[in-house]
Amino acid sequence: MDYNALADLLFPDVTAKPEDIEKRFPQRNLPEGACVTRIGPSPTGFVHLGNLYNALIGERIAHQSDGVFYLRIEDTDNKREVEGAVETVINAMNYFGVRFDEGAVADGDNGNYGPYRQRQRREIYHVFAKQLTEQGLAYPCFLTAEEIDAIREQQTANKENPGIYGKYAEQSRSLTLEQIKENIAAGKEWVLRYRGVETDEYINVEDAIRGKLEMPRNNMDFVLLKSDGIPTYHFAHVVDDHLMRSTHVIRGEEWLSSLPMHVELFSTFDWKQPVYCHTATLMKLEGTGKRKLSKRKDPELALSYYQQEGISPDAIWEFLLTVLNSNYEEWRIANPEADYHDFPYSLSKMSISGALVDLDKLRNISKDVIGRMSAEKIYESWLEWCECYNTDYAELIRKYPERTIKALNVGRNAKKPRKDLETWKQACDFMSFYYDETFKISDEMPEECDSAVQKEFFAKYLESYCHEDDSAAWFDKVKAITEELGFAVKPKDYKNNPDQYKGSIVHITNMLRIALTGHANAPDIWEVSHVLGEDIVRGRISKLCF
RNA sequence: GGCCCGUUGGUCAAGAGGUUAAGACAUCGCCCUUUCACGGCGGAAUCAUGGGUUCAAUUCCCGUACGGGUCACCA
Repeated sequence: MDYNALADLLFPDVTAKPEDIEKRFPQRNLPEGACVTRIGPSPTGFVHLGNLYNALIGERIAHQSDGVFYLRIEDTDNKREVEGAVETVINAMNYFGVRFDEGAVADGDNGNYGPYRQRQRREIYHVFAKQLTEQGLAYPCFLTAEEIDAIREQQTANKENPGIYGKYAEQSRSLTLEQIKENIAAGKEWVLRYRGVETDEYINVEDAIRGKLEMPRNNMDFVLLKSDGIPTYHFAHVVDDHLMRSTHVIRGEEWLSSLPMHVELFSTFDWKQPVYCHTATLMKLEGTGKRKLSKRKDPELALSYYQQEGISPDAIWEFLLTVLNSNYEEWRIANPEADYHDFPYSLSKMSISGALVDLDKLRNISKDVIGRMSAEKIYESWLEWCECYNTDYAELIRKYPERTIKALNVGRNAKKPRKDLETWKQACDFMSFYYDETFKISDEMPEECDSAVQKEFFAKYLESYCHEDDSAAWFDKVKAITEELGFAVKPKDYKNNPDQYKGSIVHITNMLRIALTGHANAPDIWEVSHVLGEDIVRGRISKLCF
């Protein structure tokens, strides 16, 4: 077989040589040890937590080492492509604070190693496909889907491994140049297959996360180019990550089993293999077991879920960081004020087994993250969220910016600051009593305080109320009324002699708290009163006086 | 089914051939306290399993079970 003639037949338009392409994508000029990483999402329109998880690892190791982090759109399957999906990916990553140094942008490319959309790199792949053909390492295969099915059935019946390899590839491999010409002339579709070797060798790969991996060497005649001339993932991955000079390939463990094909290609091209980092699958608890997060069943897999819930991107980062590097939490405790970007992320500290997405923990982290923000920053982020997901509320807090910021500061300046806010959605709920527009009494008054007590207390409270009182003076007055009404000022007195009192100051303050906030559980009454202002305080109390 | 990966409390996990097997979330109890939250203290709770190797194994090796992944012209 004249392989050069075959190559010319298959790739008549390809004139460039591999060396030309190499020149177009020179070695990057980066400091020693700099990592070049990427994410390669498919534009399916669905961005999930796993995408972000892998993006975060790539972003960290690239930027920690003064390297490059880029976005490559892996759109080799046009059947799955969804309109506008590239924008969806870019927006989602942007929302969660993942910054790319180069790669695909909404209306084109940014960087010197593009195009960054695989379908636009067709000519590049063809140069290398032609090279393999010339070397006799790739050949056209005219097998139809039906024929391949038949082969697989036979293999299954014989308990052999399915696929095109060895003797099952013989029919296609042994086609003569003439036959190939005839087939093409007859308009038969073909794919380009890699000529695998029959072998029982093993390969060893050092995975940065999982350590030493031992796998059988590839023996399959896997597809390099599909019948539309677009490469498969395997071929595109190898060519792109070589030319774009990726140093680390971070991807989910579902790629582990195709690793031998990739290793095979890197070695036949004699290209330097990147460091592989295969991450664990994100899991979910169900019943008594764990299972993979599923797109259909689990809303928390979609990144949009976190946006809708109003969980801040920072909280997601910190949560993912705790899942990714187990020493993150200790670092955070030791450095409570530090920016999480300062955490020294390490691949070798990554967990190998599937991590469960624990929403409780996420909320807890979110609470701390919001706790660390300034009131102004909270206001800004919360408002931004409301503009998208709760426009009524957005209007409300835009109407009362000063009161809202004061309210956000309630109890936060003490040594042990309150952490009331978990998510922006929950914030709308929690903060609602600060506005007459959303205020409502939702808890029952304590049963120790019947309506006569209520009337009397509120009347006396109003009468003695002086908005300028400091916290201590204010509480003295409350105590005085408590005593007048026959309630114990010290809760312990009531506890010890329940017959001598109608109740204790606990019941009185709860009643007051409910009157002002609608809830038995709320922040400090005096502080809240001073956020609301005298008019609102008097207004809410006087409604309960008759 | 073949191949591959994994298995430490409810969850995330640290860990080393000899440890009282860290820590965090959740949970329970107590303290603080005008409620709640915050905070503090404490409790309960873990090395899948069977064989080896070894003076000693949860840690190393082999098998089993269980979970996961993958076996496409999908990524």
